[in-house]
Amino acid sequence: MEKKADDILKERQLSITDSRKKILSLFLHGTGALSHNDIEKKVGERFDRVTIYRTLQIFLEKGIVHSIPTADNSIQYALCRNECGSGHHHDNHVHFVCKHCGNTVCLEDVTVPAVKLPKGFSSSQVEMIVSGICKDCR
Amino acid sequence: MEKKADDILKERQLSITDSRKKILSLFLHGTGALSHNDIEKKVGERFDRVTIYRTLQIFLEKGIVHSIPTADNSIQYALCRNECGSGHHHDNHVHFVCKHCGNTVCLEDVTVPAVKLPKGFSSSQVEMIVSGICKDCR
DNA sequence: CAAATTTTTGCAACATTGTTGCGTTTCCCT
DNA sequence: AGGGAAACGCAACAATGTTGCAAAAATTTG
Repeated sequence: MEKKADDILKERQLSITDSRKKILSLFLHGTGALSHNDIEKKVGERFDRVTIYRTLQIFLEKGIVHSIPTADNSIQYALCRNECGSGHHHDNHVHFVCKHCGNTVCLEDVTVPAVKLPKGFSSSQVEMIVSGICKDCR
Repeated sequence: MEKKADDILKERQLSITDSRKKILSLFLHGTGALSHNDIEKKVGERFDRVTIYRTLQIFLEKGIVHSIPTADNSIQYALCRNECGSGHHHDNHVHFVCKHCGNTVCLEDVTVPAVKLPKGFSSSQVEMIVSGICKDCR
């Protein structure tokens, strides 16, 4: 798995640094999405807050992670699947936020249903966030 | 319209104060959603920042407005339609964020399509945010 | 492999956003 | 109009996010 983080970074033409490896491995090992705050709590003593911001920023740009807006104003980040290229995200899957455990997960197999917009509107991206109780909290 | 603001406040059993009337009338007159920042810019000299936070908070609780999470970490607030009762929102319509003008609007006539979740997940709320170009920016 | 160059990091300082406590003002009810 | 409750404004603080710059690390080049 350690090697995998390196590969991903190399693939996206990013310098391989400790912070990037560490943060990326958090995503690779964990199941759900992480907020800046989550990451800071897990690696906060090791890396500067600013570094985490910049790392997430560049991961976003390079298509390594995508962001998920949530109601409580905390942006969540989650790994992209392989289809995501630099700057072009194709994460048209549904996101799920559990009201019990607070975790946010990507439902990779659930695609966002089509929606018909009124005349004059054109869509370039659709985000769907379902909240409720996840399977682990039942 | 001024009277309407008073009526809504009375209906929800809120004291009628200048700040609440003013903020509510912003929503009644405007078309789209407003963020805290938008409101602060429009009435900021008149009312304290804290008052705006508290007013939005109580409008949310009383079902006068609902909140719309957006990708740039700025919560938008928009008027609920009448069906929304205190604490119980029924705003199952699609939200649209225009990438050109930045406005967020409620597409009241577009209901969020149903989505089938994996086993074990149960949903209590679904949020759908479409971004693209709105009809005024075409 | 070591030097040169580029990139990234950490620090400091600052800006913005959101929260809390408390005394004063305003609103509501009779 | 007066008494009690609710809301406001202020101040202070906490959390979150941004920017510039020198030091450190990574990558490239000879």
